[in-house]
Formats: sequence, structure tokens, C-alpha cells
Amino acid sequence: MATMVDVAKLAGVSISTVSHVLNGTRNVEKATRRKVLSAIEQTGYRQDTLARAMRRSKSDSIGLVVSAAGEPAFAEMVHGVEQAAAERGLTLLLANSGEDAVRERRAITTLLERRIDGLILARAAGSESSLLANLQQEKAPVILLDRLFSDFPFDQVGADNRDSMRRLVQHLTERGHTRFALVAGDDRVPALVERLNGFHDGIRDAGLDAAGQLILAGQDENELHRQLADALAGDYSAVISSSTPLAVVALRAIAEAGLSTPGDIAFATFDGFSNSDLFRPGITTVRQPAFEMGASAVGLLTDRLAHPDAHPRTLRLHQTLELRESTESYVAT
Amino acid sequence: MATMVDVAKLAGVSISTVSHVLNGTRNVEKATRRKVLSAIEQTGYRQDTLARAMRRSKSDSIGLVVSAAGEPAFAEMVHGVEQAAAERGLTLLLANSGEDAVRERRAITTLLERRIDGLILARAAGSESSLLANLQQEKAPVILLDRLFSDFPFDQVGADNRDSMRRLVQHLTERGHTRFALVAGDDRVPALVERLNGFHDGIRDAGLDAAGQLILAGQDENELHRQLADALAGDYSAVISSSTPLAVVALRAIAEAGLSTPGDIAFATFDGFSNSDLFRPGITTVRQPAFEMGASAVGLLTDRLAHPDAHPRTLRLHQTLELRESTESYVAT
DNA sequence: CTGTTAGCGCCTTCAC
DNA sequence: GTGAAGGCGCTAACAG
Repeated sequence: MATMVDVAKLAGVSISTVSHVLNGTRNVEKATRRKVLSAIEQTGYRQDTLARAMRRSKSDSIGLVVSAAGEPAFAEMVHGVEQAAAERGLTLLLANSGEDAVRERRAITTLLERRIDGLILARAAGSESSLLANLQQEKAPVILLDRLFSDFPFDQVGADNRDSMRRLVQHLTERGHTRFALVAGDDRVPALVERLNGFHDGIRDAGLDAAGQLILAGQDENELHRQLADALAGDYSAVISSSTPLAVVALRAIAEAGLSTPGDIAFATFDGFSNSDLFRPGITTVRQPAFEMGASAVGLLTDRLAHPDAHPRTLRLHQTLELRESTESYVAT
Repeated sequence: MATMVDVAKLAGVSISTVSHVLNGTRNVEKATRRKVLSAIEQTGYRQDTLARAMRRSKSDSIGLVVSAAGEPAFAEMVHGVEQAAAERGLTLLLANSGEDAVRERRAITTLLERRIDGLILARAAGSESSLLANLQQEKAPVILLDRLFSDFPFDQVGADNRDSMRRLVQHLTERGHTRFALVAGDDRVPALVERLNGFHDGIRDAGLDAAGQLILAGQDENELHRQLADALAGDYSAVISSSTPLAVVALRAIAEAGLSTPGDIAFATFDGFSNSDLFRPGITTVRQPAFEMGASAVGLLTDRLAHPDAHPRTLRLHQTLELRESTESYVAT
């Protein structure tokens, strides 16, 4: 691999000149510039990103750590981040935590060691808040994506989870539903807690009895499954799940109970499945503007890089309620 | 950030000793080692991966470039690579090409610049073979994943696509099907070509007329959709698609034609959808051992790193045929 | 068993 | 408008 020395030698200039034509960091005469350029051409020289990053202690690259890149919603966010980063000439380094705090920490360390200029983080469910405390000390700014956390002054972008759930519940109560089973999931995940709060809002708005509602919280999906299966023997008329993996739990329990949607029971979920139009039953879904969320995160990051001392911002993007057959039936009154 | 100099100073030793305790690269007396360790503790020293990689010109990290990390099959492969890499203490750098040759090239360049020790590549559909030619020159070995290419001597791991398609066709011909529409897709993708060849095998095995079969090839999904929609007016009794995105095309066309599966027409696909047990119709699917493929790729890579001059190997993993209701019906004879 | 030293490839003052 | 030279933090000879 050719280095700047080779180029300089061939062009008959100093390596400092080579560096300056490469980076456009000071004026250099047309003629010499041309010589340098052709020398670069001939030697096949490529900048050594590492040496450069080491010297400048920055790299024009950003990191993205996501809890589950396979989930449709996160896949979209990744996509949004990729595109926005590319538009700004930023290189993206991607990592997956698989909802595991240890892997998450490791991934972040790896990226930071590689001198990323900033980090976009969709925290794992089990992520400790000490991680964020540590991250505050790093020079690379951190943007929280989807999994927000307001105890520290990070920029962040999420969805209007609470209000969206409220609207979803309203939709169902208007159709006569009064007894809900909510698969709320892991209460360490902020977005899920917000959705849970929105559920309470919706129940209250409709003047329903909070005690009549079943809320299934917890991290253990098998346990949630079991609890829902038991509950399905009761007289709930609608099931709501707060995320795609929870929807899997719910649909499986419903199927095993021999019930069908929407005939026997109404169902709706957040986040949902890809290509839902191709399969039956079509499922009413609250969908995140995931792509935009990812893109916005990059925007927040570049803003932060430009203005390190600006006040931290929280963006909340609007979710849309996609109505499908799984909530089509009305409850007889 | 503390450096080795700080640690050395505090411990009252030379920086070379610090380096050696850090890397276990030569014996150092218990007492001094302890002093160094505690100095590291106190200063909060962390190795500078970049400086280290620059000096050693290797990084104990590998790169993975995938064409579409969102697709279920690729998501699984990523997962397999992650796990196998972690087991071997290798850091994984991930990138997405989105089936785009330009993005692919850019991603690979980025990773190579960051001194990855090896690269696992699931090539984008439009990837030029010149890319592979260039990659041959790099010191970092390349392993091809899923999207194989045998004109160059790379190690590679894929599935037994041809034989699997042959088996799938056999399954359908045994049920009386004689006229197929195959959504074969992009003929620049080797796996899809292999599947197409397997289709021909199956038709021949069954003694069917090749001319009676409809083969829809091409990159433009809208075009494929249109062609299939037209064809569905004919008397085809079974549709097969060679990948998940092609299955989306096919199912959409079938639905729009007002047909249903398996009542009006049988359907089967490669790769398929996640959580297919939750939805109707259940779709007969040829499923890749995607996780294992990813893990095997890492194995091939570490083998290659250990034996740079070994003969290149091609691994073919067995796919399983998952029968579901979409091919349940028999054709009256 | 430990220390000294020469770079890895680059950017960036400081001179001219 | 251009060069020379000093590091960034680390590893790996080479000496003791």
C-alpha cells in the first residue's frame, strides 16, 4: 500500500504538500497540485483512515447500536439512519445488542474505540442506567433512539407512544369493548411503559373500570404467554400487545385457546408485522414512523456536533393507526 | 484519556513493560505486574485500539456486509455471524448494502480502511464482479455468504439451492401439478439461478413439458408482478417464488386476481416469512439454515486466517422443506 | 526480567 | 506557496 511518502517522492514535493492537497487545507499552486494528483493516481494511494483518525482524533463516522435489527421497526430505523448518514458524508458503523446489556456495552466500547464522532443508541431492554452515566463522560455525543431516558440530558427521538395507545383504546371502546387484556411486556423499556400509561389514559377517558382490565407485564415471554392463555378463559373481548414480539406471544395464545380474530376476540398491536396485507387476519396496528425516526436521530447528532452546548432536545414523532379486520367487530351491547 | 505513558509513570516501570502485561506477550514478575495492573486501575487506562491496530496492522475484528439485513434469512445469518465471532473474541463490524452496488463498495472500503482482518460478504444483486477481482488483491481474506461466485477462489458457504428446488417441485408434481409459474427473479443473483436450475431439474424428473411452464425472471418487481397477474388468467395450478421479496410479489398478484391459496392455486416459496405459523394461509417454505450459514462463514474465515494458503472451500448446507397448507390440495386428474 | 528506541501513516505548527 | 519536524499511542526488535 502506497503512503504519502511514496506520493510525495514521486511528485517531487514534501509530504506536507500532499497532505494539504488531499484535505484542501491550504492553497497550493495549480501545477504542483496537478503533479500530486497524478502521483496519487499512479501509486494508487489511499488515505489511511486509521492514522488520520488517530492524528485528528475524529473520523467522520458515527455508530448505531440497535437492540434487534431484525425487528421490522428497527430495520426501518437502521435504514433511515443509513440514508441520512450517507447524505451527510458520514460513515456508519452498525452493531446489534440483541437486547443484551453485556453485548450492548461491548458494542458501544468497540465503536467508541474506533473513534466514532457520535453514537445513536436504541438501548437494550436490560441496559443499566450506569451505561448512560458513563456515556455522558465520553466526548462523542450520544443520541437516544426509540428507547428514551430523560434522567440524563441526551438528545433523543421517539414516538408519541402514550397518545397513540390512548387513541387505540378509544377506537376499541367506541366499538363497545369494555374489558381488555393488555400484553404490556418489559417494564424496563420506556416506550412500553409509555404505552401502558396511554392505556390507562384510554380506559379512564372511556369511564371504564380500571380494575376490570388485565395488564400483563414482565420480561419473560413464556410467562406472559401462560398468563394470557389463562386469562383468555375469562370474558375479555379485546387483546392489545405493545410490540411485535408481544404480538407473537398474544397471537399464539389466542390461537392455542382455539379463538379466532376478530370473530371471538378483537386484537391490535404496536409495531406489527411486515407485509401484513398479505395475510389473514389483517391486524390493526399502530405504526411508528421508523425511517423518519432514524433520519431525525442523525439530524440531532449533526446538530449536536455543530453546537455542543445547545440545550438537549426530545423529538416525538406521530404514529399512525392502521385499521384492519382484527378490530372490525362490534361488541353487542 | 490516560495513555500507557501515564500508567508506566505511575507504576514506575517502562511503557514496554506495560505493553507486555497488557498483551501477555512476555513474562513479567508478579510484583511488577501487580503494580502495573493497579496503575491501570487507578488511571482508568484503556487501550487505544486504533494505535494498536495501526502498529500491528491487524485488529481482531471482522466485517460483515449484507445486502438486506431486514430480510428474515439475512437477519438470521447476521445473528449466526455475531455469535460465532463473539465466541472467538472477534469484534464484528456490520454494514448494509441494500442490494446496491455503490453502497456495497463504499461499505467494504470503509471496513477495509478500518483494518478488519477479514470480510464476510453477501453480495448485492447488482454487485460487479470487478469488485471481487479487486478484493482478491486485498490482504484481508473474503468469505462469500449465500451469494456465491465460483470464478474466483474465495471460500464460500451457501445452501443446496438447486436440489432443494428440485425436491419442492417433486412435492408438487406428486400432488398432480403439471403447470407451474415460477417467479424466478433477478438472474444476476447466483442463488436464484441455482433455484431456477433446480426447477428445470424437477420438471424434467417428472417428465413434464418444459414449454408448459412459465418462468418470470428479471429485476423489476413491478414488471414481475404485472407478468404474473396476466399469467394467472391462464391455467397454472401452482406458483413458486424463489425468495421472500418475490413471494410478496406473487402473493400480491394472487390476491389481486381474486384467487385464494390453496383453494384456487397452490403456492410455495423459498426463505419465507417470520412467524408464519401465526397467519393464514400457512405457506410451504424452503428454509435456509441461515444461522448456521453465518456461523460457518466465520469458521471458514478463521480457518483461512490460520492457513492463508489452504485450498478454497465451498460449503453447501441443507435446506428443509416445511410443508404447510398452501400446497395442501391435490389436483384432480 | 526489564528498558530504550524506532517507527506505523498522518496532520499541523513553525519556519522559510 | 512550500518544507521540516514533532508527535498521536502503541508494539516489537534490540540491548542489557
